Amino acid sequence: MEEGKWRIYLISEKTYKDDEDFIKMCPECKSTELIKDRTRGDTICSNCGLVILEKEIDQGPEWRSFDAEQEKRRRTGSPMTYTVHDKGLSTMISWDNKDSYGKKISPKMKSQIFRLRKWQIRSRVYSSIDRNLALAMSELDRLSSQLNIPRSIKESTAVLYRKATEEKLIRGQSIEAMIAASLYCVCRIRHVPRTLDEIATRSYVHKKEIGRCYRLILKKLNLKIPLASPVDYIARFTNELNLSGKTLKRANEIIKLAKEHGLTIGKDPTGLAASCIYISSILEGERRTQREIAEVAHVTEVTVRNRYKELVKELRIDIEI
DNA sequence: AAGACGAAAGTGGTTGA
DNA sequence: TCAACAACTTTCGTCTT
Repeated sequence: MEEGKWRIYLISEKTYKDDEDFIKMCPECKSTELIKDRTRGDTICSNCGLVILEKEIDQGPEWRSFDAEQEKRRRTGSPMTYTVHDKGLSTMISWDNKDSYGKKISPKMKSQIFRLRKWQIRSRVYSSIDRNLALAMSELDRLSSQLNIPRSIKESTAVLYRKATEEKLIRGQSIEAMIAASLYCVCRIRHVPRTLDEIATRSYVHKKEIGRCYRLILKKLNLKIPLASPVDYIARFTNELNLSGKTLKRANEIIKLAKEHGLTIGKDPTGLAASCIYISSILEGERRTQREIAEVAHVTEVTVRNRYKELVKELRIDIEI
């Protein structure tokens, strides 16, 4: 990202947690026209292009107690997380009779450790469910780091996968496919635009398989998932193309207009987003080539072309090439 | 030379009998 | 289950800047 074009405004974690929606106005130019980039969880001012970061910067355990529930939290140990199969709470007892310094332990300790080991094996950590979860979580880790998935999405995916496990949906399905499908579900629900294609290319399983699992989860868990909207993609693509907030805003206006004219029905949302950005980039004097835009949107130039021709014609946008 | 354009044939997914 | 179908892709020759 270029210096000067994108300025960044950090909001402290505390302020953010007090009221999630407190950012209503740009802290610099006082404009209220803010656009959410849900990919990264940032807010961008469409007037001056200021990026208002809402991300937690420090993810370590540094909490203060505000109520009884939080009082229980201590500043020791790692935070509890759903992305580790045992929520990060378990302790492993190793097989060799050595202490943590590598010294041999006394015979008395030995018998005690022996008993502990027995219980560890009997405990859930070794059950098939947890072996499954452990595998699933490492796959989730791999996928989400490749796709730049925010931590909160990863956590939600882990929760969803657990739910799916409880509902006995996993049996007969591959773990990889189910994890990919859960991830896709959460991305859709949270408006974090990741296409099924993007997930599929980084997964070991075929797109078809993931799609099947996705539908299975939807059906069995009764999830309501909003339709993929081009709006979700526009923020992400303009960002990747280093376009200004003005262009982003213009593109959003175009897509809104297109929706009102019924031009969006049955069309690929990524292609639509791409064409809106193309038009908007020309109008705002930050032209990008069809190829550049097609590339970030994962569609072909032809699709960008067809969509944009259609939009220009139907919406009567004056555009000089 | 790069970008834009459009035609034509091919592909994968949905729909409806 | 199969064919029809719309949207999208691939490919390629031509035009424009």
